[in-house]
Amino acid sequence: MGKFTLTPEVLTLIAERFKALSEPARLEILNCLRRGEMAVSDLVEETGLGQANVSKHLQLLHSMGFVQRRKDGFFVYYALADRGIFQLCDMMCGRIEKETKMRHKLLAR
Amino acid sequence: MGKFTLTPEVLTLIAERFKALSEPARLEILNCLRRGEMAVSDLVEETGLGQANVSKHLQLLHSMGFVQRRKDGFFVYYALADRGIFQLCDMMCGRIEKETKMRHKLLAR
DNA sequence: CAACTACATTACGGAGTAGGCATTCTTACC
DNA sequence: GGTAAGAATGCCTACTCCGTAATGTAGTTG
Repeated sequence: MGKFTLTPEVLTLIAERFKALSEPARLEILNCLRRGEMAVSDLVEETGLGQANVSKHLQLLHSMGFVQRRKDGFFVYYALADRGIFQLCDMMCGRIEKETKMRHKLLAR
Repeated sequence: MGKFTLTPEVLTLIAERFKALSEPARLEILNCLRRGEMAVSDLVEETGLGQANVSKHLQLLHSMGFVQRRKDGFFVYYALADRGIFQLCDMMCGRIEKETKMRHKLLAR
């Protein structure tokens, strides 16, 4: 498992990061950011969430290293820190796809 | 992003699975299962968690397709459904490693 | 069948958190 | 300085979930 031994502390670090991705609202925000960096107000409009809510989600995502901040005048622009998040999501999608296929097979009998 | 469009429903499915991995106790259980299939009582002993607790965690992991069940007499044996989970954890570890390195760089100045 | 074992399920108290609202802070422009 | 806009913070309510204890359920043994 890579260069880390899985001490309780490391498990907690990993769990924290998975938890950050365990909220549809945050995944939606990340998905919006695929198109490029966006200001908080833009994300509020896109997602339909409240401003305070979006801001708080962004703080969390930032603290976990998933997004970057850039201030410019009135606005604060957020952007994806890297594309690794979507590799994670893609793997999850692959798992879901497998599951649904298995289910169809079972139902098709 | 693969063959899925990220509808709210799909985002929820993904979030559910990340949430299943967002608990140190469950990650510890999965880590134990790397050595091979184990009975519930073995996992209780290994992890130090309560029996009911372990059982519930296993139900959740099973419903998300992360572990398999096999009954044999007294015992119920659980095993990893596949190794994909650890690819996910490895990616998270990679991210953590990057973060800590960045932090060291900043502190080293 | 009765007692026992391993596991599952339920109910419940406590901790954590999402979401909404109000407020405060920061920055830009007059 | 005063004002306005964007973003962050604090407070509150409702909800979710972890862990534990009690209870239920297959399957086994005597």
